[in-house]
Amino acid sequence: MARKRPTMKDVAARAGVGFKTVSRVINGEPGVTERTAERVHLAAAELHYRRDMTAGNLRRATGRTDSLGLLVASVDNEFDAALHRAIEDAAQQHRVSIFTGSTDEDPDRERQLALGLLARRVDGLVLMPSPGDLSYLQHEIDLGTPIVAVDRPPHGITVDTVMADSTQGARDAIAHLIDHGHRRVAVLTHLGTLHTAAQRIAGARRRWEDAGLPANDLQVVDGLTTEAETAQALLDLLDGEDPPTAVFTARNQITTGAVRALQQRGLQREIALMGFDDFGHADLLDPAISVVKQDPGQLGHRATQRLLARLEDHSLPVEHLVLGTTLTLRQSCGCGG
Amino acid sequence: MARKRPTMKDVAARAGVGFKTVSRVINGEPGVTERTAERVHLAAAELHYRRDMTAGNLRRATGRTDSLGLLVASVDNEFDAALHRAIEDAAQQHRVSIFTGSTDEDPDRERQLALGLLARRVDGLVLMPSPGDLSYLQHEIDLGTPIVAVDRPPHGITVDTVMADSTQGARDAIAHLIDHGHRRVAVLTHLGTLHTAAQRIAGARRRWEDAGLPANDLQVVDGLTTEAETAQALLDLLDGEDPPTAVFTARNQITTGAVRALQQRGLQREIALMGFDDFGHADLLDPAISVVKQDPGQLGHRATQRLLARLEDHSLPVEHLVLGTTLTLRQSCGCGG
DNA sequence: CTGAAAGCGCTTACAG
DNA sequence: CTGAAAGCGCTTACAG
Repeated sequence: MARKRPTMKDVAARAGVGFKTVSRVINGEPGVTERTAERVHLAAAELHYRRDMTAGNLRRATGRTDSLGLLVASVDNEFDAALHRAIEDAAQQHRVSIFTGSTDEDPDRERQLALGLLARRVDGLVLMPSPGDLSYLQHEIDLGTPIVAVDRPPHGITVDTVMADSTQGARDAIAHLIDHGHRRVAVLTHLGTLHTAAQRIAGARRRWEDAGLPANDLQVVDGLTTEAETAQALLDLLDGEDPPTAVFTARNQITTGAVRALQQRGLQREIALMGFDDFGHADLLDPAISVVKQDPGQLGHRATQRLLARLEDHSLPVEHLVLGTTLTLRQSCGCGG
Repeated sequence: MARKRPTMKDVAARAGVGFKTVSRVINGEPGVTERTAERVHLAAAELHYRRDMTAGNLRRATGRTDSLGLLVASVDNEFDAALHRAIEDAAQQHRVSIFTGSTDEDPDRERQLALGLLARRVDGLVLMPSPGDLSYLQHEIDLGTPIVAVDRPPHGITVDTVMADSTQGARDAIAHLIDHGHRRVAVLTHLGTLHTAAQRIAGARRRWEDAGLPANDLQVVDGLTTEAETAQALLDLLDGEDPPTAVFTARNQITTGAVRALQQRGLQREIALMGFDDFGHADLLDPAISVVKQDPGQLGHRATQRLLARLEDHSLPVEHLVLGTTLTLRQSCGCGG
């Protein structure tokens, strides 16, 4: 049962040295005899000493805790998890640990999580911002805790952002469908208040108009939050007058919802489908699903690099990085492998 | 550029009170006039004061940091991510933040991550143990940092464990295949050094023997680490003499590897397939894949409960919790919906 | 090369 | 109801 953890003082006593010497040895600082260092290492090992970084940080000049916070929509979302892994890997090389949290796109939950991490003095925050106002975070930034937004821009704060080119990705998807003869296309998206949805709708619309096609023939349904809701929405469209011959889905969950509806009607080979964002077994489905790929690994890597860079130099100019997407043709749009 | 963060002293000065009073107000302790409290709240808001929990913890009697560590094989693995989310939710109700890390089943990386979190004085650790020796963690437990192992038992330490009943799950899978007339079955698993693989192989073998079937007709291939490797292994089996009529795959990635091989040979409707552990779009595949379901949400929830309980009472007896699995029949074993 | 003192931002234990 | 002192486990700045 819980003995007290040994401190540097305990190690010092056992090694017969001053405790500042222990500090030197533990931190690998120069200016200690090999013999002394060995005695200290031995004593530390015998006592199972583990340094307390949280205590060390308190007095430390830089004030760094070597930890950072990551807030995504949900850690068990495939895209978010891929992002998480990339951020972990980028951070680990710098020996910084990472706190994670799921906002569920809820500004209140996001606020509670963010303030909790700030109270634990993370060095910085990688944030997939909810649609809410984040101006309360501006003071934290001014006080020296940098934030970088991923996947979409935040409301109410000016920070570095790293995201995929949703507009261009949607344009590419729609262009492909048009090129393959589709003149009646459904666009299914998540909440229009989310930047990614808005951008993907905008990109689709613009490309449609550029082709001189009648606006009404691009049917946009947004606000879809679940697979079931998506499936139902598509079913309604299919059963309506002038059903679409192709569907563009703006996000994973929506893509699979659409697959469900098409399978249910047995139309998965008749109606073309193109999704935004790749997902685990897209290529195992029959037909395999064509998608606009974004690169969560790159997004996470670049966001972390930016955060770490800003930690070194807080005066860096704010940067907005937009990463390209890749049209990945499989079979669901009637043209791939 | 980074002004210094205000401290309780700064707030006290601005509110014209002693800084202990600020501490009382910030922590919601009783014994402060409403009027005084208001002045303090106002000053804190004006200065954008954020308490420093890491400093507070240093002197605090309990020594708690209200944070815990979670180490899984990889945060972007579907099962691990579901576990992660459940743990986050269970922890959040107690306002504890969570550090995460991916071991990649590598004992060295695991050690580095674990020691890093310990140095940051997490209150406890939820660990999906790598196959390596973890006895170095025994001292941490003795020193008051509880650990609970999930998904599999750890080597070298005695701790609470929470895992799914792999043996019974495998028995159920094999029993089902036998009942449906299969007399030549392949078992495909990951590294045999991993407890889950060993248990699933053992469960399968035992049930096979219980049915009085010749041991040789249950072909076990273990050590499979990637989808590609799995697909190749199954292809070899299919091309060999006496190919199996059914396949039992011990894990997600292996199941999808098997799907790939079957699709490649066009045998997905001829050869029965049963996987251990459900996965995202198992029911969207054609045929939909039958699986033995485990419940990562329950595993995570129970593990966290146990850890938090032990934090309250370090003398709790060590407990090993085994959660049941559910046979979920779809189409891939020729019998489901 | 080594160590004693002061201080980080809080909480604890105590005094008024 | 309020506050001054001591202390948590370290690092910093300084002295020998």
